[in-house]
Amino acid sequence: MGVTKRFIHSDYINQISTIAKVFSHPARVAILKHISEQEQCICNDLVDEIGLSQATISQHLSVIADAGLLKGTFQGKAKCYCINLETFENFREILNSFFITTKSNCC
Amino acid sequence: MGVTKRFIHSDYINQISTIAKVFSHPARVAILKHISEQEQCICNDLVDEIGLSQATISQHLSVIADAGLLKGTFQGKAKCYCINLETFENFREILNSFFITTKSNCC
DNA sequence: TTTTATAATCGTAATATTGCAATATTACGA
DNA sequence: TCGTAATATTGCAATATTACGATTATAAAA
Repeated sequence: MGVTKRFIHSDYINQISTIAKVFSHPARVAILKHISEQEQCICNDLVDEIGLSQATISQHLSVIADAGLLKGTFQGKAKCYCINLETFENFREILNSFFITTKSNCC
Repeated sequence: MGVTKRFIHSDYINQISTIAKVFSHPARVAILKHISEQEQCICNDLVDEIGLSQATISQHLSVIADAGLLKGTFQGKAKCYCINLETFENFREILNSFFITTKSNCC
């Protein structure tokens, strides 16, 4: 057990949960918020700002990146992580439409 | 380790992640979708419809309910779970405003 | 080339989550 | 009250997630 049974659900249902999962950890929300507020951002900034180890921040960043939410421009030693606004906006619309189409018919 | 360090984040950040967590499992998304499509809904319907055991469905339901997303009208043995639209709409607005206020300044 | 700074990866420990069988509880009807 | 149907809870096994120290990889600077 302990394995989420994704195969019993539709692609749409799985997509919603996959998107939500990215935002289900406060560190990842904080990382996105911080990146969005900076002109540019390297991982070390995040370590100081958020208060988790470099390894942990890096792990969370890769989760966010794997979801397609980051564009990384390598600038020498440092790295400029930027939010992929196309994907981000896409996620917003998908979640928002899920909320809007979910109504209550009883009570 | 293994414990999410919530205390290092702001209430706002934690709120976003807490809301997202409810939707981060496909079974919970499926439950909400199914409830929204029915005139009324008892747990047994969900077991047949979703394909998880009664115990598992009941657990997911309590996660959704704990978040404030359900209004349960007990009708004798059976139970009519309904979506709490006030909370649901509130969650939609909170998430949507998070997305809207998160911009990209570089790249 | 060596050093230095930065970020990714590895390995591991701890906790959380998922799922289900078994059992308990609840509420109704006979 | 007894039996039954519906849902909740408990206990447990398996897997996932979180976090971090240590190590590695990479690229600029000395």
